[in-house]
Amino acid sequence: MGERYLKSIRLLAECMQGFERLSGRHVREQGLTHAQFDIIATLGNTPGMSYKELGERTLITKGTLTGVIERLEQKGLVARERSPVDARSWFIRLTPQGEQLFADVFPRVTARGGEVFAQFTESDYEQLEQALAHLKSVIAASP
Amino acid sequence: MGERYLKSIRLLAECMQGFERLSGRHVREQGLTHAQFDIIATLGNTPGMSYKELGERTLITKGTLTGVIERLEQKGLVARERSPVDARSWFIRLTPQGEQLFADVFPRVTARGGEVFAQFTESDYEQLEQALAHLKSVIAASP
DNA sequence: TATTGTTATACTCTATAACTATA
DNA sequence: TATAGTTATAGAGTATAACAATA
Repeated sequence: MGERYLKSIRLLAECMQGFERLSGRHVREQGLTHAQFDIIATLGNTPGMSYKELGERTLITKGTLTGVIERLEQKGLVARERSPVDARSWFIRLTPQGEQLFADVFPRVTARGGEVFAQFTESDYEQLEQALAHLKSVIAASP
Repeated sequence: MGERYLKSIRLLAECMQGFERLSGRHVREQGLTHAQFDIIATLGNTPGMSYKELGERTLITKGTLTGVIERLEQKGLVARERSPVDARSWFIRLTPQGEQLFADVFPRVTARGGEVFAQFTESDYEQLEQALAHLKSVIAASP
């Protein structure tokens, strides 16, 4: 009876899965894993951030994050600098190659997305965005 | 410029991530991995299905699926029978313990969900469902 | 004392490709 | 010839807990 919302969650999961199905191939073609692309996409269009913030945004735990960042660093896609204000902390950002990859892969994934959304009208967007923003706000408000 | 839809995708991803953050703990408390819970949830409330169908629904590739199902079988949560119509194929279904776990974990996750959605009105649901169903349909229609 | 990130452990997932058995 | 699932391989992600350095 208290499961009115299950239909929404199921739809949400199916949409995400559908989108991942479409984008996954391009990600793998660039030699990136899902976790690695998650980091690249999270760092893209930002000045960079700490492990802590990256972990919170991607849901990758700190122990795992060390390894993922290490592999991205070896590939020359991210760089680390010590935080100027907290000597325990690092600041991770995309390198120029990382930016380039982001600028290359993301549009490829999203060009695909563009096709998918070709028939979306402005009104469709507004309805979807409003509904999702509302959902996000109640989820975020949950402890 | 052709990136009007990026906001929707970002919202979609943030909603999924928020929900996973809320449900993840309960899943792990039951000793299940993400992939394993994915299978249990996919088999729940169905008569069962083949590896092929499970793989299509969960995006887990066939080689991986063999191992995931094997571990669930060892835990006594799923059972396999040969398909009566195709001797190459299996029919995987939840065992009574699997059903029990599904009936136990899912509400625990979703009770959490219930709290989150407590303030959702019927109209909120309808708008979200309609928007997501539309999105799903255009994604599914994409090759 | 609490927090940021590292290391160690043990296991699971992952993609990929070659393979077996059946269709 | 094509398809359902298995096996083999090599690597990556995962949670967890104990640890270091710094706050």
